Amino acid sequence: MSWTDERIATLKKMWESGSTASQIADELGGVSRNAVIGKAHRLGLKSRPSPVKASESKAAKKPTSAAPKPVPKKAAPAAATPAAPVAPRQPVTPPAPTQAPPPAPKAASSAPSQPMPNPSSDLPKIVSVGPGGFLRQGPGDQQAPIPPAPPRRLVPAKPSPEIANKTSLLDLSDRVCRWPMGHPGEPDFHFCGEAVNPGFPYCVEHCGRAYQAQLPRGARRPPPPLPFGGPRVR
DNA sequence: CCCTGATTCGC
DNA sequence: GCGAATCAGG
Repeated sequence: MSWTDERIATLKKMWESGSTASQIADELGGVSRNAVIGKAHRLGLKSRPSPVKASESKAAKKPTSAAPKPVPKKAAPAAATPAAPVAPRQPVTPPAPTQAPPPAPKAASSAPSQPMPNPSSDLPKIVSVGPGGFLRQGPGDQQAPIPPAPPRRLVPAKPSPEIANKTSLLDLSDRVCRWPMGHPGEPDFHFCGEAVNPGFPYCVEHCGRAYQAQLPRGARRPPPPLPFGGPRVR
């Protein structure tokens, strides 16, 4: 397999969306996890939370009867780049997913920032995150286990006033829709915040998305295009 | 053991 | 440029 533009695009997309190299490799097919990682690095994609990165802050070696183990293999041309103030890696405070304005946390709703009009109007491209933490695509994505009993009655949840602002993680409660809007990590990531459909974690509208009727085997709509609808949901 | 990503290095 | 082999942490 070769790295076509499309495959690279998918790689980038998935990599940036947090998919693991294995998932990406699986999605692309014909390539190994290593290939994906290798390619990702060659593409200059920044490294993501790796389990192998905790080695820091400890100058403690293994003196005990063990050689300092200078260089395992290739010797790096140290003198090559003299002035390279490589930052020793700061403790970097990760940017909060939800923008938290230090002053005046939740007030001044006078900000004319669009208070999310109709959630369903911007579905075409949006990729939301389901409860499991996996990404899901708006239209026509698979839904494995058919969950709970259908709602007895759909109550017309009316726009609650408490969502004049964006509903952040901290704003979640038993009464507001927990449906994620956007991607975690993105500056505008937030939750629906609509009044929930009683008995469900989501509003009526998102209940419709979360709990979809299981279509007959034959009548299932396969997602052929799939430029990458999200990580496998197997 | 499984998983993860990082790195190396022969091709 | 590619990716298997290897490394190393969780």
